[in-house]
Amino acid sequence: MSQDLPTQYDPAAIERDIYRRWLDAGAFRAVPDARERRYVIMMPLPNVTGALHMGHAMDNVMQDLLVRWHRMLGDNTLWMPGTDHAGIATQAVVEKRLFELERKTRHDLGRAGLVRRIWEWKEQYQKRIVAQLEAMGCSCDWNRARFTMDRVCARAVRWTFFRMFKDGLVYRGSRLVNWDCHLQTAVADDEILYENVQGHFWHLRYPVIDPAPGEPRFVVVATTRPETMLGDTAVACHPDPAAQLEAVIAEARARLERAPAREKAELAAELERCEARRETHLPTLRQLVHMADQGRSVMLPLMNRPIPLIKDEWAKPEKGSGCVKITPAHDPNDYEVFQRHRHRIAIINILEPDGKLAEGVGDYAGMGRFEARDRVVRDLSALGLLEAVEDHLVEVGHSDRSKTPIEPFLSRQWFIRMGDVEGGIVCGRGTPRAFRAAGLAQAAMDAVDPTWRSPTGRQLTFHPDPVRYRNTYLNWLGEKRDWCISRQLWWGHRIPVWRATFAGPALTAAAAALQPHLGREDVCARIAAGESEGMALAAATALADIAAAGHGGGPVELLVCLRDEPAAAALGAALAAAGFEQDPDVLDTWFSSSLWPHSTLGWPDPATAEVDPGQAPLGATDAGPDCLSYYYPGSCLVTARDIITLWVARMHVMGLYNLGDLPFEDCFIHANILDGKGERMSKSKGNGIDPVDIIERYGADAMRYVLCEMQTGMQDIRLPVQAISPFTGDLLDLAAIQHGRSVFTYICPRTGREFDVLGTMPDVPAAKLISDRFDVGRNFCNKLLNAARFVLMNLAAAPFLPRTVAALPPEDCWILSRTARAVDQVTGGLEAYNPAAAITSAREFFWGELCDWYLELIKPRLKDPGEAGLARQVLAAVLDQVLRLFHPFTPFITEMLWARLGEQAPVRGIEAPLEPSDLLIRAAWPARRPDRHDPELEEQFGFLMEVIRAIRDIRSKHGVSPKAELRVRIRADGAAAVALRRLGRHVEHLARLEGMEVSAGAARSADAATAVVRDAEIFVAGVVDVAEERARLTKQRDQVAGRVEGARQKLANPAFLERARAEVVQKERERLAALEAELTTVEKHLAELG
RNA sequence: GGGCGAUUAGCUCAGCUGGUUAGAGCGCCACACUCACAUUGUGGAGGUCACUGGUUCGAAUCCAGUAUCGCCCA
Repeated sequence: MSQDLPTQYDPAAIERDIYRRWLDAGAFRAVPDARERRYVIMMPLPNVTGALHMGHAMDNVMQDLLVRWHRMLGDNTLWMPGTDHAGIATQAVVEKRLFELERKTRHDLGRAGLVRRIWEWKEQYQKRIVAQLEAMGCSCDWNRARFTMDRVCARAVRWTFFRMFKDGLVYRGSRLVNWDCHLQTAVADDEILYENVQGHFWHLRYPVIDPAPGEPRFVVVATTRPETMLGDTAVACHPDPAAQLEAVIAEARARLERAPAREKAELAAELERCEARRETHLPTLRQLVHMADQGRSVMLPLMNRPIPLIKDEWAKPEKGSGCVKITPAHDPNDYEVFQRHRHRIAIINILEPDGKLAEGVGDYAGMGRFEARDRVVRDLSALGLLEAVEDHLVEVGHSDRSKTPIEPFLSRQWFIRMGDVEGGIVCGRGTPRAFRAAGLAQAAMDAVDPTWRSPTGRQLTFHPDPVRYRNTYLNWLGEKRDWCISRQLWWGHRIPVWRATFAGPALTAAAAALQPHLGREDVCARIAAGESEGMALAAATALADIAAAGHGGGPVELLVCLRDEPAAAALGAALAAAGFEQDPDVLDTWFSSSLWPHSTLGWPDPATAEVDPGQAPLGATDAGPDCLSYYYPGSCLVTARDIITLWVARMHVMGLYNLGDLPFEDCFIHANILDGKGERMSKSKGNGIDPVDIIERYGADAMRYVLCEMQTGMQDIRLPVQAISPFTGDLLDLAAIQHGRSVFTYICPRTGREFDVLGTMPDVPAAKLISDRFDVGRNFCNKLLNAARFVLMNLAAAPFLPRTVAALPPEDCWILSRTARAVDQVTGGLEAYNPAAAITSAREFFWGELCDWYLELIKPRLKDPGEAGLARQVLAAVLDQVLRLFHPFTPFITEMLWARLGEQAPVRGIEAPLEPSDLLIRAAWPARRPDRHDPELEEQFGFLMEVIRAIRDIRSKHGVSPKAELRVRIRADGAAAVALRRLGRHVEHLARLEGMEVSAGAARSADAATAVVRDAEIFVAGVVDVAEERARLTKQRDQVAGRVEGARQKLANPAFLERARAEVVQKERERLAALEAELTTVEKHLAELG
């Protein structure tokens, strides 16, 4: 019975059991069946680098919210969980630990050894992540959990790579990449953090070769990285320096004119400087253009290598000397210059992968890059070729992983061709949905075009702001930049290509060895085309192709891609014997995660997907179709906006390419969680909260409640962070207390002792981080518990009898009307991807209407044996709806109360019994009931509440005890009188009245305070404090008078009467009339007070 | 440098296509524990809607500019 419900909610006591109950019932499991309506969410796979923080909690709570809601709607619902191997991030973490704890590098362990260590790490963190998700109540189908490197996903990766290789969409080419010299790998653009570093601008002199009389003897170039001069292959000047300079001057003038006063001085100086260059620099630049036209060269110092003077618009006549050195292998801009002039200038790589200088740069070979920098400067200085050194703030890219400076580095990498391809590409080859697209990026761009539909009629929409995020998505894809997919790592999917370079007889022998396999469908061989020509890999489908490629006698590179493990097993050894080696690189993590929406479902063939022991099969069963055809395409992706380009776009590329359809139709972008200072929360910054710490203190439902309430639109959310002092247990606001020895330690103010928020310092006690914002959620749960407790205490055995709503007492009709509206609002909020609106409506209904009013209204009935039965029936039905409405938001407590309600009132409803369910998680979502809306009754209750509040206000203002019973007369006629006569007993009860008299002619007694509510006058007898009463009425008079004045002014404005819409004017007139009447009444009462 | 966004009560945030008195929760003040709930209830105080212009009969809302902050891209 309910008496054993405590008055304080203790989440820890029930959460584990409830979760267990859901698992035992198989409530999270998704199995394809005959249902047409299905709902599929693929979890944005957390990576195994570390534990989850509040940002992940938000992401997963949003998903669980949608999933639980759709499950209740009756959809066949799949929420696919899993984790990401996160290539570079994980390897970096494990390597770092290896070095810290054992002083070993990856080379000490070897490839297999390191990979084994990373697997151990992965197992450990995956367990922790799963435990975190379970604690939050996530109802994902654990029986289908995947990992990006498991066998099911690995097969999809290989098949995709193979297909792209065969379609000519992957290539291997030389490109300038962002090189991490420490980890010795290329890193993606978004793995770089830019930092301003105090550096220098060195001005170098390059001697002109054979200067004619009157020509400059030196060309001066400036650089922040002088060591790169060793790889210079040209010096550029602008092709038309005069015109360019004038253009810059014109723009500077325009800027100066519209600049605010305090910036004018600076801009004027800048303009003056540019203008002066007409005299100081332009003549020389003109000469240099002429010299470039003649094909003249300068001598690169230290290397003594002549390099050409070229014309290119990259040179800025308004800056420095107006000339720029060109180092194509070590600067992205210079690389572009090289591509424009590749027939004239060379490209020289001066770095080794570890950042040391390469052979071929003379004495500098083998030096570290920074050591070489010093030496180059010293040597140039000794030669008198260093013209000047300036201090300069330089923006240096640092690797997000190793925190070391990134070098632009020329290396051979694998790429996916994102741009349009001549003849187009085939998406969804081999499926009924196959279609042609211009190229991979274009296919994904089409997906958000409002006029485009996939072959099954789908398109991608972002929520809650479709336009803003569509633009983000399009801007990124629109560049159609080729995607560098190789990483020089050991942890990841190794590129399934065996390659070797042969010439002459060796080529013939290799070709002969390959010959028997060339016709196989799981083998694809290609011949690398000339490097400088770009990156195409020519098809090698027959011996003759290879022979033709080797015809010139030069070396030929052969590449053989093997589609899957059986092919590798059959052929790997043969290839090795023939001199081939497997490419050592692994694929970018995003390659495998972009396949996630279909790789997890068993693509390319669910029937043969090798799931882990005990997992649900992916192939077709007697009960239903295979998972891939049933659950793909999915429904919704839930993520934060920084993932749109990284992942959403790539998932569309891959989904369209492999399957000819979108991975999902809706993309719900939720807010990021920031700390109290507005900084993005992350564990490594020391401001990250572990959701499990919140759950321990407040409960999972409280956390979920607050997260849902915070998710409003697109606004990022500030969550002020407090530490629990390990010494006193006090809550300490991190923004307000002092740091200790490091930024991760703080001083406890009461004890003066230091604690640590990362939990990594062995000698300093660790503090848990929490946020008192979650009080709100805990309070809510407690209120829900107590409201249910009250209901259950009064339910006895609640009988069910079929009733007509019209025959119920007004308060019952009212709460049923409000319930129907709450169902509409909550459902609407969820449909609009606005969880805050949904949960706020639910709360306002539950707390503000059900608890504050309805439960109070029916207390007398519950004590009356004659009336109790009906009241109990309505109460049970309303609580039933409340629990259903809150379940997706706060699943644990609602499930617990559902069981209690079921014990006492197994059959619930008004006209007919509601659909029963043993578990709330499987109960039906409340149906919309427009037939129960009763606007007139709601209006009457609104008036009733105002009257009661007015009486309570008088009580409070006059210091009348809440216990004292009052005598009240109300002067009212018309609608107000009708409402008061209908609902009078409630006024008496809730305002604690001894008696209430309603009439059109009711008179004020001498000792009465008065209140005016709309057109009713309320006289509360027995209140004699004239001064208090005058103050109260004066305040009301001033308020109403202000409003009257505003309305009068508005209506006195001829323009308003003329131009505003007629109904707006009419409404304003009515409003003024009502306000004037109210004002008159209030003034009359004031006058009566004397 | 380019693009996107934000700025509303002490704090955290709502406020749809311009139109009653700009709302909520927390915090604050007063009162109230024989009442399902003090993790509660009742009442209250608190805002020139960042700033400057403009459009409009009417602007928190639309437009332009300024300031501050954030994100993405280069």
